[in-house]
Amino acid sequence: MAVLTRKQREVRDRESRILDVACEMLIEHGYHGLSMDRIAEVLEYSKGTMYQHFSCKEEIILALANASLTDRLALFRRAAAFPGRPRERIVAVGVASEFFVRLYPHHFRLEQVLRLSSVWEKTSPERRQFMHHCESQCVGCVSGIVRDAMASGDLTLPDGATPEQLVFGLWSMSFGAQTILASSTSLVDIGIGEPHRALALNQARLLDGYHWRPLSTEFDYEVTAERIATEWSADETKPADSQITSGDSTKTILSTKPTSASAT
Amino acid sequence: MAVLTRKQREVRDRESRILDVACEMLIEHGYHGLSMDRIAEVLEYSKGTMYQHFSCKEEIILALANASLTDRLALFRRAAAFPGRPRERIVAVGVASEFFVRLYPHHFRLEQVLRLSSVWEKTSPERRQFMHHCESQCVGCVSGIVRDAMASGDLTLPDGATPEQLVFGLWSMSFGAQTILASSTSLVDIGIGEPHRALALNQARLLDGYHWRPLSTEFDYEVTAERIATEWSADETKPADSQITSGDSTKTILSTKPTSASAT
DNA sequence: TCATTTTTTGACAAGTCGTCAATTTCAGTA
DNA sequence: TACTGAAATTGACGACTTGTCAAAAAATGA
Repeated sequence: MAVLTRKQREVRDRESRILDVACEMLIEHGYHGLSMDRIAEVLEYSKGTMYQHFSCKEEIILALANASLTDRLALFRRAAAFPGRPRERIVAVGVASEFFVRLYPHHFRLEQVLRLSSVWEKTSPERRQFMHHCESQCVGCVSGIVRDAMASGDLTLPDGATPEQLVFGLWSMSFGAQTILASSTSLVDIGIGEPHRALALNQARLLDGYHWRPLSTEFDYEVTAERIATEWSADETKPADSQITSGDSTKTILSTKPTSASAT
Repeated sequence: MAVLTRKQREVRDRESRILDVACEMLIEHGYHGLSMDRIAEVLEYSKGTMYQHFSCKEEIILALANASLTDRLALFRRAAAFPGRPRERIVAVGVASEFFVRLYPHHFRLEQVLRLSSVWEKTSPERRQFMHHCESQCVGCVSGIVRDAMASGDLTLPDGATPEQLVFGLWSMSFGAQTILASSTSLVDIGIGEPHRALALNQARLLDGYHWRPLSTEFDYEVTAERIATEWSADETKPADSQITSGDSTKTILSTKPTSASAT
């Protein structure tokens, strides 16, 4: 038994196969379409074996979410390390966010399910904590940029305001927009043609409202965003890969700049 | 049979009782705690009778959401009619939003469930359309204020930007904040102490970013907000009523300014 | 009073999730 | 190679869903 016995490797592989199948089911048939029986059937194992990996259905969902969140954190960290003025780094985070959505088109649906208290409560403390960890690390990542901006004099927060408050503004706007986007078919009817652009624009306006220099009226951040996007896209070995996450495409993004995301 | 037979009235009453019980169950035990059998049991009717009112569980949830949304629209309309400069009217909408959250603390949990495609798809087109109606009316209500501001010269949108885009910014930020708030227990850990204030502040900053005059640095909108809040609170006959919606408290808010919300 | 229509009922089918005793497979030893 | 004790796997099972529908009960009208 060098490091892992054959058996252990087998179990490990099975776990990831369970997640793959579960992910596909969730994407294809939504929350109600995810059934332990059906996963077992597809993988040709008995249901009992499934429960040896995950104590309940909800654990699978949280495991899937945690997988995406790990990658998001990596993307955010990479963005935060972007060389440039703080506000450009924030733009990089925005690009990271967009990348994330493209990499995991299903993520927000997962998170939506998870935020239902009756689902959340069934999950294990360990996995819950890991999710919180990712979340607060992401916030910390961005608030770090805010602090840098304050240190360099680009930004002065009003009395009583904290960097985290500003980050909460970006976060809630982004989260809200993505959730609405993922679940609403008829935004166009309402008059919102390009929601993604609208989001980016509104984020910029929010920062302008905080007088974060250089303002979006003084500097063309769309150019920056595009530059970052092309730069990052070039890193991907297979840019035209299937949109639906298949474990591999994840690795391509991640491997470009390994950031130790040790946790839990 | 003057207008409604006794029987018809009886059925009508039962429908609202079903909704009452369902609402309580949802608040108390979450989505999974809502069961048709249990509703029937509580009301001492058979399950079959439940299905004569609502074709499925999801319809009940959507009916509950539509009830809240009707009231929200009324609140928004009232806010939009606030006498003052457009940006003050936007502040009034913000206050309306807060009122709404206080009146229906459970609403965002409902909406979260509804936005799950697998739930949404089971609902009837009629109710779906009604919800869309409320949604677009709310957006229209606010974008109307934006247009007024443009007409009066208080606001000039950048090229290519539409009033709806701005509204989308407010909407997504508010929706995101409320959803995060309703589902996350540990925002304080992350560093966001007063999320409600943070939301209001960020909304103001967003509008500042659009240069919507008077800016929040030139005019104290918090005073305006407080004035509106006290004014509205005074209208309520029973301000210290139970927070949990019980049909009655709704009416008190609504009756202050009847706005015909005909639809479907 | 009785026939017709409407409403109500609850047993039922089909589907969940999670458990656990019994079986099979595996790993180390003689 | 044969055997034995530990570990993994199985699938029938209980308890719970939702939604249906023939039959029973109630309401209506003549």
